[in-house]
Amino acid sequence: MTEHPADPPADQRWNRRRLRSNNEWLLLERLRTAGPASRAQLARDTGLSKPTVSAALAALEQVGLAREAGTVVPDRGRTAVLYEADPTAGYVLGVDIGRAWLRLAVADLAGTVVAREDVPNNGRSGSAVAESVLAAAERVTAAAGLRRGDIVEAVVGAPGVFDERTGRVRYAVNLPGWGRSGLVAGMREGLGTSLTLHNDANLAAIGEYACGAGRDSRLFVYILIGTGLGMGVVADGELFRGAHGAAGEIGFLPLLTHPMPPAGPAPVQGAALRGTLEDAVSGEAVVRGARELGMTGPQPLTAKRVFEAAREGDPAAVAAVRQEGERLAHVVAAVSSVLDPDLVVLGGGVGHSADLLLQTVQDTLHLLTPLRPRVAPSELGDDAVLLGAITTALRSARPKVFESHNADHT
Amino acid sequence: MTEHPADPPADQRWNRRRLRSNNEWLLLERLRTAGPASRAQLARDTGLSKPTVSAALAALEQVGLAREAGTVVPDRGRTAVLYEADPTAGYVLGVDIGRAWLRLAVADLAGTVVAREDVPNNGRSGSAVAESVLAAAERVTAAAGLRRGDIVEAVVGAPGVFDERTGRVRYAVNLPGWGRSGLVAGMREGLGTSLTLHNDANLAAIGEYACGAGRDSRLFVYILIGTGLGMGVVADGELFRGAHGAAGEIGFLPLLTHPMPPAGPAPVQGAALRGTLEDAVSGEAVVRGARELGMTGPQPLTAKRVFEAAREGDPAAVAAVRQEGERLAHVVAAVSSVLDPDLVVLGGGVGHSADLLLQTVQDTLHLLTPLRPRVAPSELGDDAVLLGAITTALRSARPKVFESHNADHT
DNA sequence: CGCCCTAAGTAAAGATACTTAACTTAATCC
DNA sequence: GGATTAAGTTAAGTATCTTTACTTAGGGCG
Repeated sequence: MTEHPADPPADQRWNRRRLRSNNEWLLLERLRTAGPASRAQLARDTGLSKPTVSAALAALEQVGLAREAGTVVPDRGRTAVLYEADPTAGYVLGVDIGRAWLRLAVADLAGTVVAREDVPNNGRSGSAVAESVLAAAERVTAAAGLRRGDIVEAVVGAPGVFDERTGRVRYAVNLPGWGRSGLVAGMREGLGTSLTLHNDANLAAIGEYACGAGRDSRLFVYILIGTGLGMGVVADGELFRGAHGAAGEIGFLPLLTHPMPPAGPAPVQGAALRGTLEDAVSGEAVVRGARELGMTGPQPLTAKRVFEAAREGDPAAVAAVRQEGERLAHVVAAVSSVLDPDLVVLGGGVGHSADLLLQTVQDTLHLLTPLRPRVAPSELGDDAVLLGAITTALRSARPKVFESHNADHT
Repeated sequence: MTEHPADPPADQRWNRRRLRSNNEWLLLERLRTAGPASRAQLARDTGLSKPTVSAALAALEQVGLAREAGTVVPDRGRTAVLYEADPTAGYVLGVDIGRAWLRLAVADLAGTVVAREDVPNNGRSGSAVAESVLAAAERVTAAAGLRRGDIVEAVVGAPGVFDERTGRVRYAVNLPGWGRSGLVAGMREGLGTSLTLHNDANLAAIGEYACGAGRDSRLFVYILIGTGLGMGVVADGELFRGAHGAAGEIGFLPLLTHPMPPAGPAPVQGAALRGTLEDAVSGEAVVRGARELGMTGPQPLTAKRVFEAAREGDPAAVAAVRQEGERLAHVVAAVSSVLDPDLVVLGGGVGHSADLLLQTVQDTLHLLTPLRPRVAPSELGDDAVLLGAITTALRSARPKVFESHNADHT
């Protein structure tokens, strides 16, 4: 799980007192992002002197943040002792609350998953789901050989926009009580860790950026097409959230569903506006389109079956898939003209069949706009949200662990 | 011209050697952003000790970066000597290459405009415009009582997307030779300063953020509607550029002009796709709409005249303006669903009449989406690009001036 | 008017964490 | 086994910060 070096923990004043801990952080980040290295190598990399590196590294080792990692014999000269960031200095919990499955994983500070559990999501209400998550969290933590206190940070991904101010979820769907106010606080308490809730598409974008298709991208857009429609934007490694955390809620994009001719009398009337983009491109829309195009076959028709049929040449299914591709191209074109990404990744249930869609999307894009980003399928598939949750949790966990281990030393 | 405190100049290592200059920068930024203060006040604000503040301030004063700014008598105790960042430590040049006017201004480090000149843009080619700019730049610099070397940084705003990699302008319109490769280099040489070229809508957004309607906004979108259509996005005080600097090129937004029904056979064919959003909502579109709606009146019909007629109750003009408002609402809705801004500012020629449009835009927005940002007219009007250019120039000038004055001291 | 109080600002001493330079250690090569 | 090379340490020196104590300058009040 590669990642950019992070900034030093916030609120660090420029006092000389903090200079030491800043340098220690610098070294630790170097070790984490660029792998094991000798003291001499670290000195060259960071510009610090060798004695300083030695002293800082000794301090890091003493509090358990760094550890030896074997030796290496250079072409000439003395054998070098390698150091690495100690991945066992802390652990995080990632949770993906999907429509069908709850996925949980515990990872160490290096991002290595040390325990994982997927359970069917049978919850009929927000609180039922929250309870399942808590129970499963206990199990994975135990399976990792850890206790509650070892989990430094937990991140939960779910549909909807989480409002940090009110502590409630907005635009949540299909789950009564999920928007309730005390829910997040309840999970936080039950878990005994600092916990944050994030939009699933945003986390999937982070995941795909950190360890999937978006690795080399400067500005990267992830479109989650499944039961619903969501989008996550990662700019220079940072999630783009918008003013209220609702950036990427493209379910409300006024595209396709209420056309407006370029001239003529004002056509905007309430009646035409009921549909949303979500209804036009989500998995359900693929099924509806296939049915309207005369597709028959195994019932009930699902998006998966439509794609399978298309792969085998069923004409109606092929047409339905093509239509989906054309609509997605409109979405990509709209998003590209606003954001100018260099990569758009298609994920979620429909994204699984991105190979069938890609050609149509690209061809249509050529007709629509000169701003054409690369379009690619998801690499992480169903794990994108979970890995994004872990990545996000790690980002806040690492400075937190560093600070705590530093505080009790002084 | 208020602004956030900036980060210390880049490439500052964490060595003790740089600690001093980091603290000096910290103090200077505090003085600049929060106004004059005494040494004791600065010590409280920054967390540094009083002797450290005294020493750093003395150094800053010696190299001409800070200066005394009067005294203040507190309720009790000794009179305090106030210090401020010296605005005369450096100057910047801002240039707005508009379709009708070239606007230039020289400002000091505090952002105060000390000389300004507006000249008609008669340039028929890229090189002719560049020459006019160079000549006018000489005049404003002289008018400000300065010589070439006093200008630390120049920023030029123009339509089109400037590609830093190739040094050429893409998507430039209406100006032959403006996309030529050596043009920017030529201006840079002629001016003898470091010079950068930026998209006009982006600069207008920066300007409106720094000293206009966007001051208190976290995520702010500026839509420039005039001869063309452009957009600038400012997130947390930073311009959002996209992967190739083309973010906000909403002229290519596939909206309005090629509608696509929610279901039915694939409708995307080349023929339907010629129009662009620019043709549908720019000033020209207002005129076209008014004409099609049967408006007569003083010829040639211009956007300005349509708005004037609408203000006086001409029914065709009112309908045309309403249509424009509805279309803009679609643009705002599309952009909002992607970016989730808290404020959208309408600027440019059409934006001048935002008061006429605002109600329609807001009403239509209510029909389109639950994501409704505040929509407001531009505060800076025609000066937005120029002030944005100055703001942008100041951002790079300030650390530059700081570094140079620090280097020759050691 | 002078004493007290308060806060600004300075001086001197002490602490910290860095760098430099010289040295030691440990490996390979010949 | 000595030369060579690079890793790592030791010791001295230095820059810059903080602390503490002091001085300076103003206003209030008896």
